[in-house]
Amino acid sequence: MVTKRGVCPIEDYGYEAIEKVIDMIAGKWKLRILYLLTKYECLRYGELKKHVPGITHKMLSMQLKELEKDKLLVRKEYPQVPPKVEYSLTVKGWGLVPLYEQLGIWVMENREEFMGL
Amino acid sequence: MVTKRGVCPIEDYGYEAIEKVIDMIAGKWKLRILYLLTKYECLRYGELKKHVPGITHKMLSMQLKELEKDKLLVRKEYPQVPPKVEYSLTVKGWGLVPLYEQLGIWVMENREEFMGL
DNA sequence: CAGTATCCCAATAGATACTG
DNA sequence: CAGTATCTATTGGGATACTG
Repeated sequence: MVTKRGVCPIEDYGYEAIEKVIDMIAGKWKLRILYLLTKYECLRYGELKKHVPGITHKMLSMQLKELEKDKLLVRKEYPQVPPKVEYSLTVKGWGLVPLYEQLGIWVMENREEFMGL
Repeated sequence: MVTKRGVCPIEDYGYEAIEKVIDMIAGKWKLRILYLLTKYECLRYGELKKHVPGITHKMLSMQLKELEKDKLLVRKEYPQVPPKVEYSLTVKGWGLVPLYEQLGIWVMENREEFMGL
């Protein structure tokens, strides 16, 4: 039953663009990584691993590489031994915050669905 | 380089809730299906299949079942031969429109990234 | 410390055939 | 028309070992 109308802008940008955005932010790990970086602003590889319980070495490595490729975060390597690498968000990455906020709003609107988790 | 601050609400709802939302809307097909229903409001199974080029019978069937289970759309079956089934969005499904709008805004903010598609 | 490489198993999705 | 069942090819992700 349709009870509410709305304007959906997907067509203006094409499916491919939207799907690419979904790919960038979807997934169990990317969301967590991006969120941690909005919170702590700058984290080392090992710190990220500690803060994302359950993620494997391989997955963290792959996800970070993808996020870097998508220009959502930057990787800063310090040329020293032992190596030190820091990750932080780009402006583009920070731009996702309103999207996450909207996500939160929708969760609140349907909170009874999510209480049982 | 961090140049912009923002407040990220993920922690207020817990990762699980947000991940469940992502699961609900992510994926190559769900977004298309939901979008078509915001546009046409009510579509039969075969009409959906026509409007989502490339989707297989099996996938459309599975995705619709999941979307129905997540209460994003409703399935209305007419008891006749040959069978007729119509799909339309629920209020909860329509509630996703602002989320898609925010997605579109972010695409526009980074449009140079998405032009080459 | 911060990765990469390899192997292997489980889950996913496509094609096809069948049904009320 | 609108599905379900089955079989199979491909992929994704975990565990482990190795490297600068």
